[in-house]
Amino acid sequence: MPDHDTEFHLNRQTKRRRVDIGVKRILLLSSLLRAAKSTVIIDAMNSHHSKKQDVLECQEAQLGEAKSDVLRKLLKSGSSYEDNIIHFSSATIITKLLKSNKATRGTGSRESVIPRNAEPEPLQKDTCSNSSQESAEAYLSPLGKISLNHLDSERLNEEYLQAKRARVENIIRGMNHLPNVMATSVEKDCERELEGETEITVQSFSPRESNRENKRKQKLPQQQQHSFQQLVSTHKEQKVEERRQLKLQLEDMQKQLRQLQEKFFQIYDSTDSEADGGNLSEDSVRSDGMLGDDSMNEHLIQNSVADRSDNEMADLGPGCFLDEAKALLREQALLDGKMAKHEGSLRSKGLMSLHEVGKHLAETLKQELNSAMSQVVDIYVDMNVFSKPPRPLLQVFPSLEDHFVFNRNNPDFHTANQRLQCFGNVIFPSPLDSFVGVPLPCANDQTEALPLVVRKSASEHHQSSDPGAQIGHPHPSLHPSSLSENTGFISPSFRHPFSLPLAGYSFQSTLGASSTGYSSKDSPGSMDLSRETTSLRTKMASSQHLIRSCSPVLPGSTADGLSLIRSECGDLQDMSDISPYSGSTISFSYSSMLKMYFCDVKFNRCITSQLIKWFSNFREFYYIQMEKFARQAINDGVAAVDDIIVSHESELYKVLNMHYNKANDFEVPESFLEVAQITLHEFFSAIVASRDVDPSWKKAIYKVICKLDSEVPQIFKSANCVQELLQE
DNA sequence: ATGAGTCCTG
DNA sequence: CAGGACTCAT
Repeated sequence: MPDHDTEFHLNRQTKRRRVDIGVKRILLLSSLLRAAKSTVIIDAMNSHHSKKQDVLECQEAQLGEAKSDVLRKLLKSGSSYEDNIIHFSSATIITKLLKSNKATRGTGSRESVIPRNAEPEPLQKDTCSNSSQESAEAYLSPLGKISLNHLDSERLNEEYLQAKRARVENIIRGMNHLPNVMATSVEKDCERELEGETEITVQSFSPRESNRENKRKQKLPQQQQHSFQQLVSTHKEQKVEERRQLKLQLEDMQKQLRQLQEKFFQIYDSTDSEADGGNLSEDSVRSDGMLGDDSMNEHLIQNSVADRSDNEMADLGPGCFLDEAKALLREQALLDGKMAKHEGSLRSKGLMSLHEVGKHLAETLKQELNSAMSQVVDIYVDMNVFSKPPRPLLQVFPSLEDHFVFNRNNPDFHTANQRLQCFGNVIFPSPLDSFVGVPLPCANDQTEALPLVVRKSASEHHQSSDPGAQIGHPHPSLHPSSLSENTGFISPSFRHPFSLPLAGYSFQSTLGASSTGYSSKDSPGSMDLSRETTSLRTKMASSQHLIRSCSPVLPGSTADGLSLIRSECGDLQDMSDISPYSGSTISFSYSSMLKMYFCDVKFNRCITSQLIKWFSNFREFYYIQMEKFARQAINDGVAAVDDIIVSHESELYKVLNMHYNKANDFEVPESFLEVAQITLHEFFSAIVASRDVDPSWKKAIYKVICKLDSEVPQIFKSANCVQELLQE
C-alpha cells in the first residue's frame, strides 16, 4: 500500500515527463479560426491587421485561405515549372548566382578567388545534367573549384567562356517567362559576368575546395551545347505539359475565386441585419466596403482572372501565369486598401475605432475558441465522467439555484455580463455580442456561469466544524444527493477563494447545455454580483496596498480555476486525439486570461510571471492534497470510490480552505465540493488501478478536472473592479 | 535569445 | 510561496 510519500517519488519520476502545455496555442487559435470559418472573425481580423500583413496574408484573411493557397500553388507551380524547364531561369538561382559571382569578384584575396577557369572541367565529365538545380548551380557556381594542375588553363578558359555564353543564353531564354525587368537585369548581369570573365585567374586551390569541386563535377555537363539542346527539347515538351497544368490550375483558381466571391457576398447578406442599430461589426464594415465598391470589386476580381478567356490563357506562357497570380495579389491588396479606406471613413464618422475593432476581435476570437473548447469539454465529460450511472449531481442544480441569489434583473449583471468572458467550462455571449453596443439577446439569457466566489451570508454564523466527517465516511447530509437539503452552502463557512469547476460542470455537462454558453434554461441564472463583490470587499479592504490592481489579490480566488484551466486545457491536445471533435481543442495561457480579466492592470513580465507562479503553486497544492488524501483513503481501507465523500467537514476540504481561504473571506461555492470530490475519486481510482505507475498518470486526471472548471467571476474583468467591490 | 509555463526543491 | 532548472516555442 503506497503511502502518500509516493507522491513525491512520482513527482520526481514525472519530472521530465511533463507536458508543456503552452505549446500549441497559436496553432490552435489559427486552426480554430479556420474551423470556425466565421467571416465575422476573419473579416475582423483582416481589417484589424490588414495594414500590417503582407499581401498574401491579407488576401488569405480576406478571401479565405483557399484562394491564397491556390495562388501560392500557382506561384509555386510557376516557379517549379521554370525550374523544370531551365533552372537557370529561376529567379532564386539567378540571384544566387549573381550574388555569388559578385561575392567572388569582390573578394580581395586571391586565395579565395573562385577559379572560374577551372569550371570548364566539369564540362568534360558531365553527362548532360540538365534538370537538377544542383547541377546548374554547381556548374554556374563560381564556388566550384577543381584541381587544375594538369589542365591547360587557356583551353579551359575558352571552354568555360563557351559554356558560360551558352548558360547565359539559357538564362535569357528562361527569363523570357519572367517579367521583363527581371529578365533584362539578369541578362545584363550575365553579360557583365562574361565580360569580366577572363580577368579572373587561378592562383591556388585548397584541398578542401578541390574536394568540393570533385563532388560537383560529376554532375556537371560535359558538353554544354549538347546538353543545352537536350535541355531545350526536353523542356519544350515539359513546357507544353506544364502550361496545360497551369492552365488547369488557373481555371481551378478562377472557380474558387468565384466561389469565394459568392461566399463573401452571402456572408454580407447574412450579417447585414446584425449590423443594424449602429452596431457595426467588423463583418458589416467589411461587407459594406465590398458592397460599396461592388462593381469595382467585381471588375477587379473577375476581369483579371475569371474573364480571361481560355484561349487567352492557353497563349500565356508560364511567366504570364505568374503575372496572373501576381495580378491577383495586387487586386487583393487593392481590395484590402479599399477596405481599410472604408473602414477609416467609418471610423472618422465615429462609428468605430481601431481600438474597438481590435478589442472586439479579441473578444470574438476568445468566444469562438471557448465555444469550441466547451464542446470538447462537454463531450469528454459526458463520455468519461458520466459514463457511469449518473451520480446525483443533477440535484446540485436546483439546490444551487436555491442557494444562490439569482438576480437576473440586477443591472449590474448586465453590464458585467457584457464583459463576461468565461473559461474552462466556457460560457460566452454569442460572438456578435462582443461588438460594441450589441445588446444581450435577453435579460434572462444566462451567459455566465456561477461565480467562483460567493459572498458570505449576512448571517455569519459559522458552520460547526464537525471533525467527524472524514473521507471515507460518507455523511448522508453531505452527500451530493442530499445537497439540496444541505444548508451548508448558505452557511458562511463556504468561502473558498479558488475557482469552482463544477459550477459550470454541473449545469453544462450534466445538463448537456450548449457549449456555446448556457442557454437561459440551462443556466443557473445570473449570480447576484453584490454577493461576490461584498465577499471580495473583505479581501480588498484587507489588501488596500494593492488597491490599484486587484489582481494580486485575486489569484487566491481565481488561482485554481485558472490553474486548472491552464494546466488541463493544455492536455486537451491529448484529448483531441481521443475526441471525435479533435479539431476544436483550445488552450489558453495564463497571461492572456490575466490580461483579459484584469484589463486595468499594466502587465509586465514581472507581474505576469509572478501571477503565473502563484497560479501554478495553487494548482500544485490542490493536486498534491488530492493525491495525498486519496492515498490516505486507500491506506484507511476505503474500498469503494463512492465511499469517498468530500464535505465541509472533510479534512481535505479543511486543508484546502485553510490554504486558499485562511481568513474565510470567501464563501466557497457548493460546486467546489463536487469538484474536489471528483478529483479525489479520480486520484483514488487511478491509484487503486495502479495507474500511478505511469509517470504521467496525473495528466489524465488533470484532463478530467480541467473540464469541471468554472469561469472566473465576471467582476474581475471590470476595469473598475476595485471600486465596484468597495462600493458594495 | 527570450518568454511562457511547468516541475522540483527548500 | 519563491527560486531556479528545465522544456518548448517563437
